[in-house]
Amino acid sequence: MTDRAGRRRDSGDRDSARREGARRGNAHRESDRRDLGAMVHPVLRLLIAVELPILAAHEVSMWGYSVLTALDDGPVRTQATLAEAIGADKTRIIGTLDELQAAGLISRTPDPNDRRARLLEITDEGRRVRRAARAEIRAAEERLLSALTPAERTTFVRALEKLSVLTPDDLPDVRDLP
Amino acid sequence: MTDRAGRRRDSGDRDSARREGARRGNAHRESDRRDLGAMVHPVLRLLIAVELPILAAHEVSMWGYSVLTALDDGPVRTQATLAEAIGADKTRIIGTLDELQAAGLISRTPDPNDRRARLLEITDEGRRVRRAARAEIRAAEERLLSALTPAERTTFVRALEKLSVLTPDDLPDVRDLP
DNA sequence: TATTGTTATACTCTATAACTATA
DNA sequence: TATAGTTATAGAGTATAACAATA
Repeated sequence: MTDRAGRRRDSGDRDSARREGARRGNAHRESDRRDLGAMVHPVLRLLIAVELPILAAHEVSMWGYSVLTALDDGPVRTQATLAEAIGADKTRIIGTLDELQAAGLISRTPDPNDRRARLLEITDEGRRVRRAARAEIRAAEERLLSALTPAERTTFVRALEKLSVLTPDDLPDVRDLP
Repeated sequence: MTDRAGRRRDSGDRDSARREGARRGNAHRESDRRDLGAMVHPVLRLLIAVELPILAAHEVSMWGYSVLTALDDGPVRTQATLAEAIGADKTRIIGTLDELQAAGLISRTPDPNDRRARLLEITDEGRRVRRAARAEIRAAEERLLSALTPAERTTFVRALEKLSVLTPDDLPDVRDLP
C-alpha cells in the first residue's frame, strides 16, 4: 500500500502497453492474457447463440439434444444415471424426458426386473433427429474454428478434450506444480 | 431414410469403435470428437467451481470481479458502456455496482458535463482486491492447465484468445469455407 | 424527443425437499 | 429401510418494459 500512486501509474503503463500490443497483433507474454473464465465464457455464449436456432429448427431443447447424444451411445438403465452423465440433476431432466418421449424421440420402459427403474433408449426417429442436428451443429462449429490455423485447431480440440473430462478432484495441489 | 437398419448398425459399430479407441488412448479422427459445446460447457463449469470460492473469500461476486477487471484497465464514462464491455445488461449490473460502491471498491461520480452519466472508476482498494483475487485465480488456472503439455497449453490459450473475441457477425458463411 | 440510470415485473433455471411406488 | 422417479416450492438469474432525471 506504500508508494501507491507510483505503482499505480506503472501498472497503468504496463496495461496500456499490453492493450497496444494486442491491438497491433504483437506477440505478448502469456501472463498478460485474460483470465480463462473471461475467455471461455464468451466462447460458450457464442456457441449457444449459433446452435440454439439449429436445435429449435429440429424442435429439441439444449438438454434434449444432450440426452439424445448420450443415448445415441447406448441405452441407460436409470434416469439418475443419465442425468449424471450429462452433468444434470435427476429432477431437472424429467421435463426434458417427457418432451422427448412425447415427440417419439426416446422410449422409457419400466425395467421388468426392477419396476422402479426406467430403461431409456433412443428411437430410430430420435437418432435421425440427433444426427441431422449434429450435422448442422458441426457445420456451425466449422465457421468458428475457421478462425484458427489448422495446427491451432487440432491442438485446441485436443486440449479441450483433455480439459473437459477433468473434475475438481483431478486437479493437482498447487505445491505439486513444477 | 432408406436402408435404415443397415446404416444404423454400421453407425453403432463405428461409435463403439470410437469409444474403444478413446478408452485405449488411441489417436482418432477429429470428426469423432464430441460437440464443442459439450466440451466447453464442462470446462466453464470447472472454472466456476474452482474460482467461486476464491472470489467469495475476497467478498466479490463473479460479476463484481468482472467489473473490477474491466475498470482496472481504465475508467468508464457510463454504466451501459461498462455493461456491454463485460457482456452484461445495463439493468443487470446495477446491483453489482451498488455492492462494489458500498464496499469501497469502485467510485461512481456523476459526470459534471452530463449529469445523467456516472463516471466509473476503480479505487485503490478495489485494485488491491482485484489483483489479489486474480493472483489466486491464476494459480488455480495453473492447476487446470497442468493437464496440458507446454506446447498444447500455449496453442490452447492462443486459440482461446482468438475465439473469445468473435461475435456472430464475424463468422463466415458456410459456403465461404474451404 | 432522446438518453442515462433505475425500478418493477414476469419468466426461466435451478436447487431442495417432500411425496409415490417399488424393492 | 432404501431407492427410482416425480412433484412442489422457493430461490437465483435474466429479460423486458416502464419510469425519473437530465439533456
